[in-house]
Amino acid sequence: MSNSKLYKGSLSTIILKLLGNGEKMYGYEITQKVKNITQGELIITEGALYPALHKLESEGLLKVEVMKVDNRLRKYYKLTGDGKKESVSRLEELLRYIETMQQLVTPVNTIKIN
Amino acid sequence: MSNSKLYKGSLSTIILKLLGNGEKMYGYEITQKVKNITQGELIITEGALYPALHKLESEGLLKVEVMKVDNRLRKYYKLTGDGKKESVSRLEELLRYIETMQQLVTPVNTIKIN
DNA sequence: TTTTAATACATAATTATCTTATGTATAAAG
DNA sequence: CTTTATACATAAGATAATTATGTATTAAAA
Repeated sequence: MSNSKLYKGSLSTIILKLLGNGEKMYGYEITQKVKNITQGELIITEGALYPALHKLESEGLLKVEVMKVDNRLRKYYKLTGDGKKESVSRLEELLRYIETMQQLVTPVNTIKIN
Repeated sequence: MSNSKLYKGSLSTIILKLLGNGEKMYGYEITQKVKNITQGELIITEGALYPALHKLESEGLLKVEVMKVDNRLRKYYKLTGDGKKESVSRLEELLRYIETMQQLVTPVNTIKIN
């Protein structure tokens, strides 16, 4: 199913980021958005997504609003106050991690003078 | 202990990369090298490192050479033939993942025209 | 000189977070 | 009418970390 597997720990950051601009989104919508933005590179499975959403909610970072559209259930999630702060800090952490990894895997000084 | 926690799945790639230039390194040396390169940002714990090394060895990607230096044991690891190929492909995968994540978290089109 | 820190390995228990599989249900498309 | 898409959910299993220990030698510090 999924194309490139998720490095464990990055999913919650993705979710928080997508909700970061005050938008409200529902689970299925998140999976589609990630698929579109990444051109199918990253597939969020439901088995990962829903537990992650529930956890973020239980941590008080997301709040949920249930709606019925076309006789089908939708659970819209949006950031709480805490969620907004956490979204920013996890994003920073991820970007710092990416930089760190780039230092490790694409070292600047491949050329040794000696 | 550790500063920024490891995104699960990236450690084996780090190890393979560090051994990528045909160098041989021992476990403790790897922890120190990662610490130095990342300026203390990334700390590889022994509980993560040694099992990871053993796994890579059992998968045939690393081979080990035991030495005694100053009456202390050292296990030098280096890539096998398979390990070299795997090192390259995991690195590519990691870099592709980083690009994908950057698409998600630092979208180019924050400005919507409409 | 005795204790602490550094070097060097290892593993067990626990926790976190995925993947895979399965399940329910409605609506649209073939 | 059967499959695909939409929309939720959870359980079982796998994987890979963290945290906590443990052993042993050497160097540094108290």
